Amino acid sequence: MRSITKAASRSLEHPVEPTTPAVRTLAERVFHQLQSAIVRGELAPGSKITEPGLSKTYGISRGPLREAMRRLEAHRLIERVPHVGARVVKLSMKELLELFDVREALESMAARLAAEHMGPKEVQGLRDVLAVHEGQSDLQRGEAYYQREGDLDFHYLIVQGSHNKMLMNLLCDDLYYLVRLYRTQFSASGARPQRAFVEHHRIVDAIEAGDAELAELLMRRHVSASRENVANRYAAMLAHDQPDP
Amino acid sequence: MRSITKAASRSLEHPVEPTTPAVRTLAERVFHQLQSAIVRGELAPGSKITEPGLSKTYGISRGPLREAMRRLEAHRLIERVPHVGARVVKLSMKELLELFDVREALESMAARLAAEHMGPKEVQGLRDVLAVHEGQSDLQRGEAYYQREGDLDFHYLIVQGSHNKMLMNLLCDDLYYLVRLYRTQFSASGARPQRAFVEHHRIVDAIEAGDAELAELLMRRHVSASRENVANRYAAMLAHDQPDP
DNA sequence: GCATGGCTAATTGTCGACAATAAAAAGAGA
DNA sequence: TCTCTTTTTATTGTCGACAATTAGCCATGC
Repeated sequence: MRSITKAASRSLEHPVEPTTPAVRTLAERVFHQLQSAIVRGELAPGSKITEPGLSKTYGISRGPLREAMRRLEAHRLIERVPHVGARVVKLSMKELLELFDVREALESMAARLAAEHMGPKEVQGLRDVLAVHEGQSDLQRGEAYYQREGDLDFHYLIVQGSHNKMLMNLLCDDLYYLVRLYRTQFSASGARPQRAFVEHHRIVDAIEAGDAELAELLMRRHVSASRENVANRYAAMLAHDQPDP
Repeated sequence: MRSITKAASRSLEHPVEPTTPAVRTLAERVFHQLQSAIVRGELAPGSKITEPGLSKTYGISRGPLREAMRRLEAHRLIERVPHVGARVVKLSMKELLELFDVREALESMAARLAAEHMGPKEVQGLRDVLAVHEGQSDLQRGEAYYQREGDLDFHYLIVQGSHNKMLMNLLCDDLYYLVRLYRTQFSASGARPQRAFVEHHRIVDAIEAGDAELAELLMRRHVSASRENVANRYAAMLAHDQPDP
């Protein structure tokens, strides 16, 4: 998709809701709007969305709206059942952990390919992202939100660096927004960002050195650690709220 | 095409054009029909498909048809550009090899999870598939077509055995039909089926023994070998047809 | 009081027609 | 004859209305 190009200047443009990403049709526009609304949590997870309702909200006919909803369904952001309706997806912890497993398999492979295929300019782009968020985390250490955003950017860039179109489609189009959605549903943070940050640096080092095997291993560990962090926090939350529901 | 069934009484549901897979709507029906037509090669790869044309062919309105086409697009079986039209996807060798890379990452993970989670009944199902196709390959050794179908069934079952819903969606819904499509576009066969067959047995052995690590390794090698086989055949074909195009 | 039946209302599925866009064809000028 | 412009035509995008199906509700019977 729209890649780096301008290396340092400012934080690279976010892939989410680009101002003009070739919105040539109504269906595309409302698709992006709905996608953003879901990821941001404006449409509550599990809430039912009705076609006449959205049609009136966005001021468009049901035709393009249905098309947008189909795309949302393909991206697993909503779930539809025929003749009944659609609801915003609500991730269970089990599904979230499954998602982490898939990411571990795919992103570790992406890191390996990135180490083999990334050019110097692309590596510099990675360094820039790390630098930008290093400054931020220096200022606001507890505020992990932007850090996590940077985390997404980081992973996003590495997938792009794999130069594997199939992989890019899967991770950046299909799963990317699910990952983002989880960030809103289970607001994850804690002390992990700092640790994740050094892991990011190690991964970039491996990629820059062209050490594919090491990059793969480090990325696998990185995603796995993130998964364990989430699982532990969830277990702790469960133990605190209700001993056994 | 629909194999097994007799071997295992309960029989696993087949993903390919099931007779009545809850076809509750016109759009779903025509979606399955189109999907089958594309995978079978009845709609030539790269050929343009037009809405009025298909609408008349299948005797439905453009509304449900567009919905079916959206789903086909999500499964990467057709490619659409706004205001221009849609064409049946045409896999390049580069993309095909990328697909193999993704499969290697995902299916090796599936094998690992399958070794950890599969029950005895499921393992027996795997054995049944192998037994059925062993008898077939005994009769018609060169005829690799059904063998390859069995190969798909085999991989399908292992993914199901992972008990990871996310993975099942990705491999069995999104990528499965692409793999099938490749079978028609590059009619692959050769001496590999026999070798693949013993590899399948080894993988089942590892799964049955609960040796997750070994199962993962063997599956990774298996997919990788398949990939190399395809790449070599393609290189040979290129060298034979045109020295340097 | 509770279950079962039919009825009503709302939502989804489907259709045909109109408008907007892009490719193809025809025509004018050099 | 070639090229650029203009027109034409076919295809896609969008809309509103109608049909089909489902869920909820109320009445009826036990």
